[in-house]
Amino acid sequence: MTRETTSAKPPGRPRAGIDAVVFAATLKTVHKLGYAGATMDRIAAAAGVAKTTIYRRWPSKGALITDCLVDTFGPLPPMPGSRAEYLAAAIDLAATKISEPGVGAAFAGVFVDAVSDAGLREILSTRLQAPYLRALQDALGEPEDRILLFVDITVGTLLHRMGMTGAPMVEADVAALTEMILRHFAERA
Amino acid sequence: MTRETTSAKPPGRPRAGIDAVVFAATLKTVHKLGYAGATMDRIAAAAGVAKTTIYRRWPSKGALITDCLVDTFGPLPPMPGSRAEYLAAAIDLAATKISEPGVGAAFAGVFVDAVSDAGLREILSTRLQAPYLRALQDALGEPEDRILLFVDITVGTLLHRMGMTGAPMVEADVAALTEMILRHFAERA
DNA sequence: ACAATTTCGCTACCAGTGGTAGCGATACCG
DNA sequence: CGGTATCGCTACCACTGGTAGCGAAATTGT
Repeated sequence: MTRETTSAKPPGRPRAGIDAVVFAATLKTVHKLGYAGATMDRIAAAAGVAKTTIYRRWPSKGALITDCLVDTFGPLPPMPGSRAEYLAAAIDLAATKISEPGVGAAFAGVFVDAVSDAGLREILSTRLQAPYLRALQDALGEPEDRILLFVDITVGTLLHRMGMTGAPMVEADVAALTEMILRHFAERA
Repeated sequence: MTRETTSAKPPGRPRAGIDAVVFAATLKTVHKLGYAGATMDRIAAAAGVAKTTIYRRWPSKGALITDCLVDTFGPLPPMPGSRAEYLAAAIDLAATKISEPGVGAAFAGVFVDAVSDAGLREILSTRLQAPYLRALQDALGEPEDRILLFVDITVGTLLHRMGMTGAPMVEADVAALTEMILRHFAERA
């Protein structure tokens, strides 16, 4: 009954469960000091963990931030209802999460690091974007390019506001954005 | 006839006109190596100019990139015509310029540096965003928050696509984006 | 022609930053 | 208790943005 492929417990000291602590420390540090100010040393110190320990789990700062975002956003919850309700809920989810302390700055930071780093872009695309893309495609039954445009508009707008003003978008503007997007994506392509 | 305030020529070696060369070198380097890879040393080398000379004119890398973008975008040309035509032309201008080699990556890079740097955010906001904001406000007669939302949607979407894929948005998607924005901003608030 | 002044290019340098190597200590399994 | 893998720690490396100080060049006024 020893299932080696998945649950064979290897010998040696087991890894401590530090993911949650590190993720929380990451967001807190980014929130306080900004993306550039959130040094790996500082994140490690805030988590009460050695920097080398962090590098044993995540190969780079970008990978850590990406995993932190994946953990924060979580899976797209099942949202029954009309197409419009589904889209509105997705936009609202994005806006809410990006508004949480540190999330917007972390997202924007890793996003732009990715512009210059193909490896990181791969990580970001695979781990963070792809799951949502598939979920949206399954739920809406639209061609991929339309889903991509929807994501670009939603996330891009929210991040741009965050970057320019340093503060998340106010509710009224999110409502206006939602209305505009709904009018365009209400019916299928 | 000596107008001291503006044109009194000071003694000493005059400054060489290197702005154009440096701007071109900046965009070329960013295009080839990405924002993070575009070192000040490399930009200086590409321009055939000493790094210290660059730092005598621009106080920081962010300021250089910002001025480079200001130079690239230039003033918003007068665009007579209907409201819709004006908006469409503005979107098209943004999409065209951001598609130019290096411009999108430079924009995204300085944009995210600004998230963590209040001083740079001030420079970016004052030198790059404010002029366009005023021009759009004058031309459209809309309240500021609606103009800001328009800019967030337009620039944010284009930059997000650039960041995620590494390539500028294709024409068909720009057209879809334009149509969606026009439907929302066609009539005054 | 000559001093004054300012900029130029250059080398050297500094404080951080992401990331790595190697150490003894520690926690777990058999 | 022996084997193994992880932990925290210190030290270290390559590189980056940015600065200081130097002699050389270019311009002005006398």
